[in-house]
Amino acid sequence: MGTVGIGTTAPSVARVRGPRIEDVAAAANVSVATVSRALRGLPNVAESTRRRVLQVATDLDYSPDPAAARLAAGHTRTVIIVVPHLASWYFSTVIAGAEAVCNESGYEFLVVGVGNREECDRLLHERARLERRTDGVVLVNIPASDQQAASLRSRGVALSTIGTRSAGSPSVFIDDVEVGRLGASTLAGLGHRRIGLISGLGADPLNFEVPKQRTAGFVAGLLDFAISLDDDLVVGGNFGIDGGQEAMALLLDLPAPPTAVFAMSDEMAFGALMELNERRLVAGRDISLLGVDDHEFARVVSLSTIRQHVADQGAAAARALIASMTGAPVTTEPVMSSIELVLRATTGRPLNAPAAEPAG
Amino acid sequence: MGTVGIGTTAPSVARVRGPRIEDVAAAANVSVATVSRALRGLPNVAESTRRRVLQVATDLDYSPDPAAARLAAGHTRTVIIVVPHLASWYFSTVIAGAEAVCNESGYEFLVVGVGNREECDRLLHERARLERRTDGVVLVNIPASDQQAASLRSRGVALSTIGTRSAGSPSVFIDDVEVGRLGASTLAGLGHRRIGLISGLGADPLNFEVPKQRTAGFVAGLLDFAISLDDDLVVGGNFGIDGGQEAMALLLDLPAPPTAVFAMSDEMAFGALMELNERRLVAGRDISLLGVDDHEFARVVSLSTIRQHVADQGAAAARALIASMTGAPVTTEPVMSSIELVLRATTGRPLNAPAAEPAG
DNA sequence: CACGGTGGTGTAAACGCTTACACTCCTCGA
DNA sequence: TCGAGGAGTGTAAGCGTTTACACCACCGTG
Repeated sequence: MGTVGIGTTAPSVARVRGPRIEDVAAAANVSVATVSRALRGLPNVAESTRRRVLQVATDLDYSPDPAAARLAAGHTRTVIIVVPHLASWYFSTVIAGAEAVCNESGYEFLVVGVGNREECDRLLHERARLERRTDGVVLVNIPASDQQAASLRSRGVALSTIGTRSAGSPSVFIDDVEVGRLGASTLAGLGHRRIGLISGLGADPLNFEVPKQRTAGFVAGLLDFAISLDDDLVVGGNFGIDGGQEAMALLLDLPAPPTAVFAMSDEMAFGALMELNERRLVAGRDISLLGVDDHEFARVVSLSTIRQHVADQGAAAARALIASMTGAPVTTEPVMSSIELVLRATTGRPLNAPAAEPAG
Repeated sequence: MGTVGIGTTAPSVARVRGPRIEDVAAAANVSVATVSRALRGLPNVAESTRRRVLQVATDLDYSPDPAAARLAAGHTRTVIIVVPHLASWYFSTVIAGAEAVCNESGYEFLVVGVGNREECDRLLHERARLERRTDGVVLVNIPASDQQAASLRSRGVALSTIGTRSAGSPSVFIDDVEVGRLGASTLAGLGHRRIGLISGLGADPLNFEVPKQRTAGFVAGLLDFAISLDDDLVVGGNFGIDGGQEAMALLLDLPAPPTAVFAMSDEMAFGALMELNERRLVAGRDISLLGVDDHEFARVVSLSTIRQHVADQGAAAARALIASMTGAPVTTEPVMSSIELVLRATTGRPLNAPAAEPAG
């Protein structure tokens, strides 16, 4: 009876083979072509025939072999999402947003994580990695040169990006310079004059654009209040908790520490918060702290932050990708996702100082 | 010339078609069969031939079409991971662990999220969803009946589970009754006698086993200290932050509130912490709080917890799955992943009470 | 010297779809 | 009345691999 020894899991049972399209065709008294057309909702099938075929197909529990369909049709109905880091809140939330729309649209959803720039370039370059495996990829914070993008498209894979743009493909963004500006003006508006910046630049991130633009906006925002940025007050580090903690330590050790700090991600802000706690400083009273993201955990520690809608971004990018793959008209202008200031407990006026109005 | 109007993204550029196996064969002066064998490391290829074929293949930048290979070979070199919830820390960490080993082993890695029991049953039942799409699936906290599992296997898809077991497939676990027991004994060992339990039972989780077993262990652990559980002290709720907060509110509103609380996940513990903060209670002094997971943010709020190694579990399950698919001997005994107590700041002795020894 | 085995290779038949093209009716306008 | 055109359907040629089987040369052995 095909039993196997304990400890081995060979495919002992004879694999039952499901019905094939010709079985459906025979049972419905039509040709395979008609079955194929009927099942995929193509035109030129009489309504009565379509109903009959559908009925027979469900009776037989038929479903087409995706591999055969791909080989014959030349496309995969698969999308691949590429992220630098699978387990972080930001990326897993983007993934969740994209996954929902892909599965709903009948696309298989494949995820690949690329740790560093080298892996990333390999993925984008080697034809074995993407070509013929997917109809489209959404790149999350993965920088792709225009040339790489064009090459990909010419090899038949559509593109859609988040947090990064490449000519000719749809992309979704937040306005990162506005994020920086809002961070600066919020803190300055509370009366702070020495404002630190935890920038997330430096630990070899794949995508430099985000921190650069936020920094630019931050500087501009400060200028609106006639504050010029002290270089000592901007500290790099990785985008995670540790990066934030180290950066905050550096800031607090300054001869003249800031009275407020803007961290470019909530995770960095959490790290900063840890450092504050260790030094018995309380955020919102002794020093103000503002993050970016509205991480699900921000409310737990009452972190003030600039909210972005991460899952929405994933969904939007996926939708744009699918649209472009189906040949629908699609804008390659970046679509902007909104941001909102969320004030909680970690921000407040500086000790012994009134609020101020922007200068000029 | 096939140009299209602005705003549409039809595949305007003539798609360049890569080389096919027969091109390699021609260039290497061998048959396609030999190329196929050489490239896949099969025996019965002269070493000199193999080298030549490999050289030609790389020169031509050839890579086999996965769809064609699947159709011909009958397997997909794809694994699907199924999780109830994509964006939570636990699941995204499991996914990260599994993804790493799958990609490394050359398997494509597909993720699907199933929100509720119905979707879940559909996924496991409809042949269109898994059959012929994957060689194996890892089920994370997805309950599958033995019958469903057997049916899946008979239809050619291998299984591997995390947090759940189904006869005949490899599975990885933590010892959930030990988790409960450790939680109880830790808190009781600190001298607590009224210990609340935030159980995560109730909000229609897919998998009831985990909370049930942890509860059983908890009760047993209490008994070791001659404490019998007051039913008022166990509160259900969903496994997230809100569930924890609501549960903690209920506990604190009790006529005789607990002096310590064991939450079955760190996320619930975070919610509990929020409730404590709102009531100006400090964890570790006014009341003790212990979680489970060692979520990456546990250290941010100094949460004491029972650590489990989530990414390792994902990796182990993926490895077991791949092993079983390649016919390697594989144990279907559950493999236990270790747990460790991590004491931080949220646990301490009850106010005005000494520590105690277990009774009998 | 005949002969079975074995290592290396080639031929061609699947694999299960999609789709170009051909064909048959039917309808409708001239 | 005829022809054009369209709707509905079927035939068969791919799609690019894998692999069963046949084949050949060559070796060592009886």
